[in-house]
Amino acid sequence: MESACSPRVSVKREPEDDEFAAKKKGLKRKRIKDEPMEGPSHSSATPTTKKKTKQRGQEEESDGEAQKKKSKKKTEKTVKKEEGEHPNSKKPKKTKEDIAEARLMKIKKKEEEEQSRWRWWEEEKYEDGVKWKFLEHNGPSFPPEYQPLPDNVHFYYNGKKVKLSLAAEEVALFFAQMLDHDYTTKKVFRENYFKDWRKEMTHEERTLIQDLDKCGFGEIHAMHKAKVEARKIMTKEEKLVVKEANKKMVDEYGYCLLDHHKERIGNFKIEPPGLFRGRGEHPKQGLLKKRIQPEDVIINCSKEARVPVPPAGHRWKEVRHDNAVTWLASWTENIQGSIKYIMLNANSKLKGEKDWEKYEVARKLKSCVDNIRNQYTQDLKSKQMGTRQRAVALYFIDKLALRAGNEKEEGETADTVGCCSLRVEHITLHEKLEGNECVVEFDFLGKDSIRYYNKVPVIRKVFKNLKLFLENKQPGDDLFDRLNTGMLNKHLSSLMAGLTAKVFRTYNASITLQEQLKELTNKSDNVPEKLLSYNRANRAVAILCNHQRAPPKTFDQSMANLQAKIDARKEMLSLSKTELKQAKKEAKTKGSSEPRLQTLVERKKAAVQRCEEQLLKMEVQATDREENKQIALGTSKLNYLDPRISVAWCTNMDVPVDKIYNKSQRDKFAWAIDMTEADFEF
DNA sequence: GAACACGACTCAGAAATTTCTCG
DNA sequence: ACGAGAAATTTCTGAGTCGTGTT
Repeated sequence: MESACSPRVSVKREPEDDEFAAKKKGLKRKRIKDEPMEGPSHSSATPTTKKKTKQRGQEEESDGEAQKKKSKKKTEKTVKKEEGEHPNSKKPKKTKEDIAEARLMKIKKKEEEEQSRWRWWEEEKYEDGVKWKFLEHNGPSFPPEYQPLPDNVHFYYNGKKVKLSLAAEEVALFFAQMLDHDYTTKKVFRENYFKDWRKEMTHEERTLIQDLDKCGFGEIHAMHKAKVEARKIMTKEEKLVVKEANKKMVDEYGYCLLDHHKERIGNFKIEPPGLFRGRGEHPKQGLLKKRIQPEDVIINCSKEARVPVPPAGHRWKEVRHDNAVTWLASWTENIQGSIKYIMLNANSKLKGEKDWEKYEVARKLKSCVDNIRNQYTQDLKSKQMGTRQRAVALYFIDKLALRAGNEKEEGETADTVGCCSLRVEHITLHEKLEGNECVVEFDFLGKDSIRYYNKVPVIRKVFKNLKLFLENKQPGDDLFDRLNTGMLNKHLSSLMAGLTAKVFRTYNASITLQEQLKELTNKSDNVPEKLLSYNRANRAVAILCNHQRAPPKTFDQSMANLQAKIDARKEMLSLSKTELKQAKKEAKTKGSSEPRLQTLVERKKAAVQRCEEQLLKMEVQATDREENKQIALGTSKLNYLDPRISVAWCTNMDVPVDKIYNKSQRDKFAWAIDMTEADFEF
């Protein structure tokens, strides 16, 4: 199994990392320079040739990509490219050649990437529970140490300058930085903050500073704003320097070696200290999130791997070798006491395989969902109260795609609920409402304190049961007092292996997309129209899953801008139309003998057509945007919709995949893009 | 044997950053 | 060509789900 690939090989070679580390204030760990000898690394195990299966004439995968490549290449040719690199023209100005060259490089890079991609989906899966056989990485990167305030920036208490100790000053800065944020006006936030801040103060400071309202953060706040401003107006060169530094960081810490393959790490940075920003009315908002030290961090890697070197003068809390888990490092966070992990990027094998599996389970549900529905409909009449509650809960989960709703410790988190944790106060029953019978009105805060508000007509049996459940209860009582997620999931797993409450969300989301796409798209539509249909199908899912967003601050403005553009384009269209008429007339009167006039007519015709296309595109865009005002499509696209549905749709509709998936989405769904046949059905 | 704590993982929207577009 | 503003993308880290082990 093991190949020649040496386990001692560093994940990434970086010839100058020491220099960089030194520059970064000696905070970054000193890395033992290991001699990297890997060449194109890992690709050994991957077939370099493209595809095996794929006899479809239509290349679904990089349909778009290939197309783009082609067209780009064409333009290069017309621009007349030159291959030879002129070492460097001193001119900052970009010549056409430079641009062409840059494009060429981009294409080359893309191809290389494609070549080196690990096609894990073509490999055999490991035995149960084994996540990897070899894992090596450089550990997490730590945030820079606190930089004391410059001498000309002061903190004031009661109008008087006070020089704070380093620890207290750092925490003061956390607050000052957030002064423009709504958080700092909230009572809970301020109280929590002040309590935790005082813990960081010296005895003297604590004696003096008794009231947050008397604290003067003005100068610190101003300094912070100035810093942000300064970053914005950096010159190109300065920005480049920063970019380079970031790249080095990613090169060193951003990758790991997992079973001979270099994989991108999702979050390789330890979370910096700061003030806890809970969502909604979180009782712990404003508490101090402490700085994490290497001594807090557990490293996970394989026994044979080179253990990451902790920052100078430090050691790890523990180094373990557990290949039953996917994380590379972990620490316990001080606000909730929960564990945080360093894990791989979404485009990694470990994440991708799991994702694929998730959709396979959901597809399995498709084949037995009818039975399950019959079952819970029967259960609505059960003599057992618990069974009835379970049936009603399942009805909601299935019909409304509600989350399971685990119980939460009171006072530890914001008060939010899911299906099983719904309380009496969250629903209102209406015998009749707006022309419907048996309507349940839901109003509660769900995950992330996003409001769920919906008026839903339900079947009579459900309605009657709900009335029963509500009897003799207070608003704060549980609606399903005989049910919790554990019981629900236990029941579900007895109906189908791998079935839990969340599978319904995945299933209903994906099946909805598939149905909507079928319903909304016409083969004869043009691409912008097809994309509008796709977005609408996507939107139907987002609405089902209640994926909301705050309307963008600039929404009205940008809508107005777009409308203005549309109007302008309309005018232009009518203008070019008259020009076309004019030209036609001229051509006619002067006779077709004049070839110049003929071409003019052709040109005008083309202009009109182009104009019309652009106008349509904009109008479609306007519709799309308006409909999308408060809907977030991203979450469902990324987490609920089987990508194979979308890929197959693209193939069948002749829409390039990159019209619906951007680069990182294509990476994440590479498995689906590669394997999906046009006739795929969810 | 159920209640509970905990661990590991997915999913979530906001905020930050980068890229694109248009005057 | 250039820069501002908008749009798209990426990053960040909090908030869920769900299985397992412990009491």
